[in-house]
Amino acid sequence: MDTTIKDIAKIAGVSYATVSRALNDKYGVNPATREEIVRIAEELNYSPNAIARGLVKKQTHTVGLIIPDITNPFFPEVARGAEDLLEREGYSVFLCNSNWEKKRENKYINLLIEKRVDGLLIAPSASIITESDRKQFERLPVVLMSGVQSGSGTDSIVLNNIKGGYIAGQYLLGKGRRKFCFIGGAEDSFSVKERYAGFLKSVEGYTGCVLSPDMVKFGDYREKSGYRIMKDLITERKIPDAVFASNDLLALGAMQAISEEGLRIPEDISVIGFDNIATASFRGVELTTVENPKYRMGELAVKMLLTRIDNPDKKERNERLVLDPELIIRKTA
Amino acid sequence: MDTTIKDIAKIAGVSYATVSRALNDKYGVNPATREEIVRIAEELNYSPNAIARGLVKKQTHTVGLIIPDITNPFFPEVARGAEDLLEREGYSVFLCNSNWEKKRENKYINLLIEKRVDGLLIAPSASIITESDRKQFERLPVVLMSGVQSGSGTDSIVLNNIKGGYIAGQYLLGKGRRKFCFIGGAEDSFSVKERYAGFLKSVEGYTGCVLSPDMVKFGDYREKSGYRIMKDLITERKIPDAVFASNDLLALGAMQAISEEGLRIPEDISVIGFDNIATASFRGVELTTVENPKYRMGELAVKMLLTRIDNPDKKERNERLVLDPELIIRKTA
DNA sequence: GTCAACCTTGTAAACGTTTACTATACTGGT
DNA sequence: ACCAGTATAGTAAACGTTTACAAGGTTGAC
Repeated sequence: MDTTIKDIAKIAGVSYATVSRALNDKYGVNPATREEIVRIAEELNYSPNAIARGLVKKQTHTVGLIIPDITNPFFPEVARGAEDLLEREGYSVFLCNSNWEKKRENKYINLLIEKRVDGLLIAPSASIITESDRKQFERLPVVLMSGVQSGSGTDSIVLNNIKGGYIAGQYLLGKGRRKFCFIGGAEDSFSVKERYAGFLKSVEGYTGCVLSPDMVKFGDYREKSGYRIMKDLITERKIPDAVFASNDLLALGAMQAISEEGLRIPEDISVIGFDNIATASFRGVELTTVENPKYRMGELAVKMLLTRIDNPDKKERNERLVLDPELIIRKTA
Repeated sequence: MDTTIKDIAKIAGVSYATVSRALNDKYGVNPATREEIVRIAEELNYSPNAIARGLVKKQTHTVGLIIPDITNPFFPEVARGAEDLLEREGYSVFLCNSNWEKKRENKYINLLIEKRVDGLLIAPSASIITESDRKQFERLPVVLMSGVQSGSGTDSIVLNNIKGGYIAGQYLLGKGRRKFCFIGGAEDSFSVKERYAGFLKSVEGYTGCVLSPDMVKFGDYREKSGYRIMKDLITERKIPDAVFASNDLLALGAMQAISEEGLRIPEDISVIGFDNIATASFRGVELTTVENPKYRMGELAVKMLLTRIDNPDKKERNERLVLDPELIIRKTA
């Protein structure tokens, strides 16, 4: 039993069109009338119904934001960058966790479209953008963040992962490391592949350098996975002198395993992570890692999305923004 | 130019009421007609307009979730617990960061009400629930999480912070510590106060035990704050043999300062945190802390909210659920 | 053959706004 | 005194659904 514009109209003795005009600061309303209407609205504790407004205006001032896992500190940082800007621009956001599941991601995409969000920001759970994805993406402005294959046919903003992998490799090489191990997230992830490719490029051809196939492991993106992989490696006596993990959580897990097995970091094994999440900088962990401008990425994605929302006509949606990584040297390598 | 129910009706040669019935699995539609309608809907890539539906049904199957800072790992965990259950129940969530600002929190509350969410989940940025807050809360089901004063007149779910502080104090005492320091978040925060009170209760009256007023410091909830406070304390040569921080981030910051100053943890100074965020368990940090059942809290809050949503009649909204903390012993104390 | 009951469908109102168009009343210039 | 122009207000349609009610057709029991 919310109070509506009509209730106000009745009390003020005007038509509800006038109330609408008054409350929306449209010109063409007598100042005295407007004042009175505003007074009544306040008195009745009136709250405009955004649903009804959305229906006629055909825009909701809302965007959807789908990320794989809010629990991985990388994504909250991205989300923060997105939300801060969105808020300033008068948008609100539906935040959804796909939990790295393509199915759940799709479900959310459909849901958000039903809710008629003005645009979609997605950090995809899988790199491969299917034909049916693309079909959905034609319905509204979409920008993809992180882990997207080029030529995806959708606006996107990504990190230069190749370079990230490359500088990590170079640094390790410079430290005299030769026997490498790579720990990836999902094997089919494009960003993992790129980080690996960059790393490989750096390392291969360097004489005396080894990155044998059984030292290249994949799992998921969680700490546990890094732990498991490293633990197994060590128990099999396959001991590298440097490991490069495709994200910090994985690196953290690997470090756990290394320590448990009585090996020292970085003396016995160097570790480099990726993303530079807050945890990486804390006392005791001080993880050397590759900075990924998370907050900035969220912000830029929003900027990109907003220009699409404001110019819905432009057809070619294949802009691709590439951000630069940077090595953060701490104590694990 | 989305396809609507009317487009489908026209093609199928039926009225749009029939289409609505068919698409919503209402009985009373000829199976053949229904099948045909579903076919056409799919062909046209029809997506029901949740806005329009929300308008007539007067419910959006959406809830708002306001937290102070998505970047503090405590809250994503809560959010996850909430979202997972919400998703299973067919709800989506608006996630908003108040950034610990009452003003921004209020803005979001109003916004979410305008969007006609079915309910509100709030981890308040300040403990004091004002009269005007309460007035807003009367408009829809609300449950408050964490850091809420009892007698707030609103359903809430909190941790037994007193007990949390108490067990931390007991443990420190048992380890022979006597010269304490307490690092809080915001001074006016109720949960901080409670954690302090519990700690004090544990520690005071114990002979030889000191918790002097200049060893009780407040700031905000971020790591930096803990770092700053500890740094200042040490440079002033006020050196405790144990510090209890009201959250893990603060503890982490303090640890950073302690290490930088060349003091050892726990030999020189023990540290206990609060919340048990993921970082606390990592190699190298291994922070002793008080477990706060975050995920569970989110889940329970949703459960509470959902029963309110389903029984909107019940007037007395002052249920209060108290969760139990638990000491997690690691290596910093 | 009649009538009740049911199955299927259509009609129209409602949800709470915005807005194009129209109507009215005033203002001031001539 | 007339008229154009302007300021203010009202009317009604539209947004895309759901749903109460009514209407028509078919079935089968008597």
